[in-house]
Amino acid sequence: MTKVLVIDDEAPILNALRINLAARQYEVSTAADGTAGLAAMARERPDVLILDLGLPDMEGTEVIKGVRGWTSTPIIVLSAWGQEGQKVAALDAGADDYVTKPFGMDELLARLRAAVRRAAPAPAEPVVSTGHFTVDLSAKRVTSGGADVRLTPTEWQLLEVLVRHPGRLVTQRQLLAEVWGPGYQNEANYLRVYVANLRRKLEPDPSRPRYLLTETGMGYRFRP
Amino acid sequence: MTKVLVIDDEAPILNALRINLAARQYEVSTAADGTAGLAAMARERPDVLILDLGLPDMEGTEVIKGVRGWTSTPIIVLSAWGQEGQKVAALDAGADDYVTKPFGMDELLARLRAAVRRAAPAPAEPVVSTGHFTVDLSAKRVTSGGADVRLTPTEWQLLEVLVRHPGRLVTQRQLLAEVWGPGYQNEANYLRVYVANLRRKLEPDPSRPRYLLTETGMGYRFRP
DNA sequence: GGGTGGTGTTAAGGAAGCGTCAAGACCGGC
DNA sequence: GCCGGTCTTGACGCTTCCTTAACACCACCC
Repeated sequence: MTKVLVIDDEAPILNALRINLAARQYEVSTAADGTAGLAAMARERPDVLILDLGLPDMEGTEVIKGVRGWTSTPIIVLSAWGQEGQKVAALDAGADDYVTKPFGMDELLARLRAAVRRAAPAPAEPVVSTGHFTVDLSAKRVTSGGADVRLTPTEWQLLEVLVRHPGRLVTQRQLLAEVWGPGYQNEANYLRVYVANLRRKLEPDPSRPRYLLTETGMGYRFRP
Repeated sequence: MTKVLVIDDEAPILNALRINLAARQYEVSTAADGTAGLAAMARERPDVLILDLGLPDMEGTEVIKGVRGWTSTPIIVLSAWGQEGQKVAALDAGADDYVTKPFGMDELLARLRAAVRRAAPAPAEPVVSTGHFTVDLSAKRVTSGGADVRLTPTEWQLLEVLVRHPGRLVTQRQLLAEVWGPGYQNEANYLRVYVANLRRKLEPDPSRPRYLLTETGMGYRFRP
């Protein structure tokens, strides 16, 4: 039975979620603010967390960081419309998906199922290949044309983050946070330097990237 | 059987709707003012709400906000001719569509069917497809005819807002607030430029949009 | 038929973001 | 203490994107 924790301070939403989730055979627990939510998170060990961003006692991103400090349980964020900044910050902080209020129960349930499904086994192929190079995530090795490619630790971490999300756009903030740490989310310089390094070592034509693509203003994308 | 709640204070309209809807096998309940309407909404749990804006006891937007506090049941608004401001305000408050009085019963029935159809099958995966292009919301990726389509950050945000409300009329104010921020709600110029950009990149015939539709004076609508 | 409001289209200037290079700081091993 | 590799930092030119304005177009109404 899938366990869901809902953190929300609005009673009507809390009730609607409790009723609808229980009717679908989810095991539901609730909390009305961030402090109680973090405590419930540690106590209940739910399979997925539904988190409202508009909590009375702390920022939504603080709750997310508190959760992400020790578990990768999927987090679905509820946000009021127009809170573009909050939404982006929440996703950067580690949320998995978001739903804008007011939301349809069907939509939320669908995203819930998707989040649980994604979190389940994660078969994670340890070796990813392109036409020009191969990345072995478990052995931490990269080969190109049969020969090993030497990467520095930072280069490897950056490549690993990109390769673990094939085809997906990874934001600059996310890359910086994962490779350099949460305090470096504005040092876009680093990304430019190290993406250039990776391209020089991996791309057949570094000035015309085929695999490590730039999405101007947003981030980078690894195309297998 | 689809349940419809009609909130209207004019007896002739109420009767006409009751007769026509019942004849099409809808289950109809009615209320004559906002207070009774909100109570009926909670009691009956209809699949769709038809709401007249000219109620005696409260503003139409108040009713909409009351409903939107806990459910996203589709709302179709009836407004008298010339009440442009009320219509926009209603859509901003969360209504899904509107019909101007005097209206043809066929038109209302068509919009009713469309609203019910959209609400039923939830957007299961964060991937939305049309006949000509596919939008992957989680990977931030758009493909058309097998090839990737490159979007700028602003183009992407605008498309995302529209695609996340498929079939629904999204007002200019809401689009501007979500993409550019709350301070830009009068810069309708931006919308014209960027909607044109999206159409040029996504529509098979940009001068005759099939998916990104203009609702003159109101806003835009994404038709899947 | 001419005015009016809303929309579509286009282009140009300036702002912001990106790729590149190189010099200096830092840190390990020897 | 020296040395090689690695990371940080800054500067420059180039590309992309955003903003803004001007104009054409269309539907509608007087």
